[in-house]
Amino acid sequence: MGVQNIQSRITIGDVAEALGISKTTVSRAISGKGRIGEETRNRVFAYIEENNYKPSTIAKGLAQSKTYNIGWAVPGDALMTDMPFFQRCMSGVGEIAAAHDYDVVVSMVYQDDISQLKRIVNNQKVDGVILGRTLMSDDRIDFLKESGMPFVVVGSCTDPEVTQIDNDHIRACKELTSILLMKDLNRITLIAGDMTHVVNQTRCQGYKDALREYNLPITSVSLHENADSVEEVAYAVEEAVSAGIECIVCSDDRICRIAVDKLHEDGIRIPDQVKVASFYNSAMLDQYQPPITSLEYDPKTLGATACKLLIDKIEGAEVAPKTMLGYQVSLKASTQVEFA
Amino acid sequence: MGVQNIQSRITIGDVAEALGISKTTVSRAISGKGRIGEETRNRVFAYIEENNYKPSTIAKGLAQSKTYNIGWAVPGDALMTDMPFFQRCMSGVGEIAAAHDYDVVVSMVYQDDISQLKRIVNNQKVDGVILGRTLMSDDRIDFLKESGMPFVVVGSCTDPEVTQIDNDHIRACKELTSILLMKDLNRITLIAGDMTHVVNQTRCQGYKDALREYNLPITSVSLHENADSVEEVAYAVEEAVSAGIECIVCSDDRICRIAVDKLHEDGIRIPDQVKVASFYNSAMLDQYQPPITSLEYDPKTLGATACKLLIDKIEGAEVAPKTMLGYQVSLKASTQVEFA
DNA sequence: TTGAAAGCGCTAACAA
DNA sequence: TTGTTAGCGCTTTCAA
Repeated sequence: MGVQNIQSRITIGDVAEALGISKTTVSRAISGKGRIGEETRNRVFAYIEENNYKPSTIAKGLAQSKTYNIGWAVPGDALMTDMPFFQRCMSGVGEIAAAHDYDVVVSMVYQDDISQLKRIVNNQKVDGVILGRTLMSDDRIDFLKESGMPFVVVGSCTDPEVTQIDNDHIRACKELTSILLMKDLNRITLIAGDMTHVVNQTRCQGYKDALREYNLPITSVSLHENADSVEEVAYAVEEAVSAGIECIVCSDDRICRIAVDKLHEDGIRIPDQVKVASFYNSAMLDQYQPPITSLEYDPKTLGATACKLLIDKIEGAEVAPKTMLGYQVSLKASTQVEFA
Repeated sequence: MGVQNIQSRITIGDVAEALGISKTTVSRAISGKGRIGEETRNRVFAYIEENNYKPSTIAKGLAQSKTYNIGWAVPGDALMTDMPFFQRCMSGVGEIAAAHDYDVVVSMVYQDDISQLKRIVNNQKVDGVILGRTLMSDDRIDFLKESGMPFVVVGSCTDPEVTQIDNDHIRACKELTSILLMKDLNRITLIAGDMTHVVNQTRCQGYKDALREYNLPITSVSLHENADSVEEVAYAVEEAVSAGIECIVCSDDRICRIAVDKLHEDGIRIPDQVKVASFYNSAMLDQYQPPITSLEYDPKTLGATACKLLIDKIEGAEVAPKTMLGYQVSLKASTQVEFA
């Protein structure tokens, strides 16, 4: 009993021989495909259980031209900046994958170096790929389309042929912005990150939509794009403050954290002097005082959904081109408006 | 030319036939094993290049009983708290793995649920496993030993049979502590995290060694173990301050960040009123003012080394039971002592 | 309901 | 230096 030592693996042939039946029958019993007698099946199961037989995924793979692996291609830098998100997302992926007997092969993609992704695709190490964080112009998507490898993206992209799973950022951001505008916080600004990331595009879109509905102009004051570095964010904050902005919205919590730190540093009180909100909250902001108004998503469900859809695709099913997941608006003290 | 579509794969047989030679010869040309004529090899390479032939890793795997995958078993929660470390470590693993034609299958281990690890081992999805962060009593190690699967651990453990790759925490922590004591910071305290983690044990050990050398007693004031939550760390800081401690040392930067935040909150100035140092610095503390004295390790090299050793082991080589990597002491403003 | 046999694409003796 | 021949452990027709 217990753990089977790696060297002494029992094969389907051994099982067949021991039971005096054919390999085919054993195979059928295990896979559940094809008819098989109740009693035979039970005998097989009993023996397998007893002798701790584990099918060889490699052999099965060769016979079916499958690896039972899925690739998870994350941008290497995202793991540094956007950690909690990808981590939770991946945990959703792993859970669903395991439930369907797949494993997850990671491949980090650095900038535009997609050699690791090419490796796992060309070497047929995976049956499909999940792409994390889409770019406006994404080499990975082009490569995967050309390769014929099934894939889905976590995030959005403009290509309608690509299976996408995303939270509804446009609606979410529009809603949060509208709420702020409803509070009469018209002197508002958005500090957004790298605009080559689709997610920042969509977040800005939602923000702009809300402003437009309130007939507010989009100016260089109300929207600060590509604020990537600490310095740029700090500068944007400074500018906003001196322009008499009432509310600073950040496209993600990394930016928000920098902004809040900067405000603290400059002795500007939240929300008394300036309100602050974020379009995405991981756990990064949890310990901040005051608590920050933000949008909340569920990265784990996102990953799980992406994985499920990919597996469906791998197994030949038709899947919806675009799956939208929800969000939550979480209003906190950072945007509290005092009554005059 | 360009990318080969996934469905229409060329096999070694096709190459052989097209070239009028045997599969064996093609195999030899590709693998580089066995003698082969210069000219034949060139012809094979040319054809392969031209027709974009990619060997099937699955078939190769079956023939050699190998997967060319290595497992990377990280504690799921570590990814949340200790992100930058594992991320960089993994990036080292991935790089070396790719260089040796292996890929990385991740399996998250939650608490003592090692089912994901069991999956990849039992289903033979990997040829070996790298374990991240060892525990004092680690189910994963027991399981892997019993399974016969080659593995190495990133970190230390007491079992001499286990291949370990670690930074020399004991020496590092002893050295940093000694430097602090040399500065006459005798009223010192260490706030350490979860003591079921071997790394915290070793860090404490180094700290204690230094204190012992200076004939300083280890008391409940000089050492605070298992400070896991924000509350516990904050409490430890409070206690230290009211006990008139001059220097707070933290076992890692997560704890350090909480400690520094707490000190800020209470209006206690660093380093004027209290010095602060950390036994590990990821990038978490980089934006803090003042800069924090800390130990610095190189997680990427750690991961790369672990991966190289594992591959050596997989390929049958003898490897050193324990590989120690270096560290750097980085003295910053947070422990600056004013001259009276 | 079960089995025989071929085959997935590659490697590795053993021969030539 | 090259080729022949068996496998690796499983799936999958096709027959029985």
